Amino acid sequence: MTHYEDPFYRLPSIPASFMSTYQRSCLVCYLKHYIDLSDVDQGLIAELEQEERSVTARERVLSGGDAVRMLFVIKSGWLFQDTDLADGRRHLVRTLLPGDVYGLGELSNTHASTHLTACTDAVICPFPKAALSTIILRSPRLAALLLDLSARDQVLYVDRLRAASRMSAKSRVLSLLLTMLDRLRVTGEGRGDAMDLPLNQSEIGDLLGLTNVSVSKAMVELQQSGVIERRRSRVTLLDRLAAAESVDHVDRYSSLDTAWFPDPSATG
Amino acid sequence: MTHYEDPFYRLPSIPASFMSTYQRSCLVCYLKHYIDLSDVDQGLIAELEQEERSVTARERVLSGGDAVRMLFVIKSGWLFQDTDLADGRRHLVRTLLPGDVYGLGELSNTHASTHLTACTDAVICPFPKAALSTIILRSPRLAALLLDLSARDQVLYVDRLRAASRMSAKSRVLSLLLTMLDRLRVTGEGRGDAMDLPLNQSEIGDLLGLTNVSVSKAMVELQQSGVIERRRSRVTLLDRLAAAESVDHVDRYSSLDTAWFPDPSATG
DNA sequence: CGCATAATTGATGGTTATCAAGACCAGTGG
DNA sequence: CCACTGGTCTTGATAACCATCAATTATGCG
Repeated sequence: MTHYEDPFYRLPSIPASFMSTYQRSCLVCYLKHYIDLSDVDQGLIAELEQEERSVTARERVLSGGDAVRMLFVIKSGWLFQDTDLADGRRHLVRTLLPGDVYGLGELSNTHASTHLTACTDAVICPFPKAALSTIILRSPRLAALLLDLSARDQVLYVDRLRAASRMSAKSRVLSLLLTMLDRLRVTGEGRGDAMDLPLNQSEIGDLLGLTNVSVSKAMVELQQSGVIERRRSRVTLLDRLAAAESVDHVDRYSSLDTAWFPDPSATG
Repeated sequence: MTHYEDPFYRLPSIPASFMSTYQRSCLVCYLKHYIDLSDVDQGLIAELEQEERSVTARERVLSGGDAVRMLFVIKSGWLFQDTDLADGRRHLVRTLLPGDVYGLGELSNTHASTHLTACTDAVICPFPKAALSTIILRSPRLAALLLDLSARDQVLYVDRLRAASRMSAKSRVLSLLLTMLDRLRVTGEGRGDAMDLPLNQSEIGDLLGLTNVSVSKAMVELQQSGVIERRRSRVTLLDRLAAAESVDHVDRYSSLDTAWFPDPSATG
């Protein structure tokens, strides 16, 4: 059994090196969970966050069809990628939390396939697509890490695809909550098994392929059956491991396979 | 309007350079559609296909949970990645056609998250995960291309996620057919708008989140409304562009954004 | 307090799942 | 040639689940 399959696996606590020279770089903090970063690496990443842009809740940062010139490191706040469907409905493609990078999934597109919308007030750091070339040239290990992150995003989509295809409304909502807790734990924001969910039920529905009504009913049921507690936008999972078991949930954020990476001594 | 949005966009015909030194490398043929490959690049890729392994239809090549030591270039035949659900049903994660690479989406996993099953007789070329490190070190442009391919796989999952979340059974089946035709056109196997589909309706159902019964009904309807023709396993789209329009289908295979790639002169 | 947004609740209908039976087809062997 | 076989596909009946619609209640903010 690998730790991927181990319901009792727990993420190691945040190392002391967390507070480094580049502590202000969200992405450095995030990536340090997965590999040791050389000074060169940290410098390369920190450069991506040279510029900052503040956006306000509900602001549309990018529209589908726009040329994708810049990618964004999310420094604070939540955003999501969404598209409009022909019949007027909306599909929420993914959410973006601090430490996430918008655009790794749009690399192959010259034009954005989705909108990018701020969910809460947020700070994002734009950097040009071509900055990834610099990273590839200068740091093979970071290049490998980028591939790994892209692969993980694929796995996450696969998980959601299975959920949307084959799971009940209640299970889908529960899966979402579990995944969100996993994500928050990476950056240390997740304290215990509770979280603030800045998405309303219509947005959750658009994320899961449900209506706001079904989301409401699913959450009421989850609450009444003692799986979750709610107060305002705060949701608490009362028994996270049991919940994870019940929907075959796997934590995709606890670690990445980095064994295949180039040797740290190798330079690009 | 970009060509992504242009329903009349057609893939440029296969360039003469198709017949190169490495013509026996499936992947070289495939990738040449997207960027010019230097001799070094072609050598690196061809090395991935040094070894060959033949598998027979229905053979399970890899089981979920197995350590992922090797990735595979698909040289001929069809395969798919599938998982078993808790209730005994099956989910088909993706299909793999010649030129595809199994494992780019499993890079971040030490152990396979899905089974790998041969759909028809097939020839696959195993290569170690670490070979990607070599590519990253030696060819920045290929590294960028790998990132691009991974990004495109993400986009494809997003398309399917939207379909599974919000589209009718009939539209989902039609979307699948359109995507398959797009894929076959890259390697030149797709002649016109007809194809042989080596998947039975249960497999199509597991791919789309439907039952075999719903797939059957959807296909009968598509046939009766004059959208498709069927004979045995052969399916023909009678008006591909109109069909694509009707389900908001976008060809993700016609091109990739490679403008952000490192300069060809740059060496890793 | 009053307004706007969000969440809940109940009634109804549509789409697909489920179940079951039969048709079709290719291959096999008597 | 024909019966038999196993797989696949089709068809119809029923049921489950979620969407949709509409009305009400709750929440948050000025």
